[in-house]
Amino acid sequence: MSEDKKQISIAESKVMEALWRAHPLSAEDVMADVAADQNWSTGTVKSLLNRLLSKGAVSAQKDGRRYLYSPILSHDDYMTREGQGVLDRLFSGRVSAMLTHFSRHEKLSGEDIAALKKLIQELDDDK
Amino acid sequence: MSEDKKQISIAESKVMEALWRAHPLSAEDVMADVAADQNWSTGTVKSLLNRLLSKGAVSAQKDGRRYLYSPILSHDDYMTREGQGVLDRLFSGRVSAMLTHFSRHEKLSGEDIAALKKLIQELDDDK
DNA sequence: ACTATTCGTTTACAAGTGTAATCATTATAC
DNA sequence: GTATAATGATTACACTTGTAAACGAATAGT
Repeated sequence: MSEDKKQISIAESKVMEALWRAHPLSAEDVMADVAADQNWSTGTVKSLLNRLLSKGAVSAQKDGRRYLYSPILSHDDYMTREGQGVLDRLFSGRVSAMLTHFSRHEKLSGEDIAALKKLIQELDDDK
Repeated sequence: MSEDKKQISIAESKVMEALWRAHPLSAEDVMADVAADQNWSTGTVKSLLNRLLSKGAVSAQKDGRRYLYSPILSHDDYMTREGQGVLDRLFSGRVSAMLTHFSRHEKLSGEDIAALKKLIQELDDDK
């Protein structure tokens, strides 16, 4: 697999989100999906799609007059890349530091805590 | 306190790191601190410090011929701002999703797991 | 006092980003 | 078949970022 290390910008990531939710999508589909959050014109979405194409993050297949786009970069890979960077930059790469931070700022929901417990359970079981 | 929402870039954050570790620091001190990771010229550090000044993230006090810089934006505030953004962008704001991700990718160290357990302990006690 | 050194300030410049407007092409509706 | 609508491609443009060089003022050594 080709290691495209090209950076995905924030605006671009919004488009990726749409494509991760469902694909393939036409530019118009992406517009529709994204419209709730971003007040973009169609031109903007097209530009972003083209930049993502050059970056090798999405593929396009012709469908008559238009194109249908699909993600090449997976959501998981994206999370790994970005997440690692942020973790390193903000918390010296330590998940515990990050977690402590969020906990201290009351950003942990009931769901989070439940997930936490389940996770520990699994880790203990695995061992 | 004035809510400066100005974005801190990655390069700028390296300078902030130095100032969080110790302050006040002269530009040269920052250079020294940062030299291990970044191969920057003095001009670069000066530029970054000035941008941070305009963004209101650091303060400068005159010390004879030169300036000594101190952080205004706290490390904790920075982590909160950036961390929240990333959390939202990458994991729909859900700490559990982030945690699951890192766990699945074996990014959890022994230290992380210990911290996790301790955290749950505390949360249970608090309730 | 004159000069070399040390800082800070100003200016630079290419690449990347956010956000489109405009142009070109093609299909569609009379 | 010609005007119109839909779609993609090209171009634009200001702002940010990374990375400095150049310029200028102050200071310190001689």
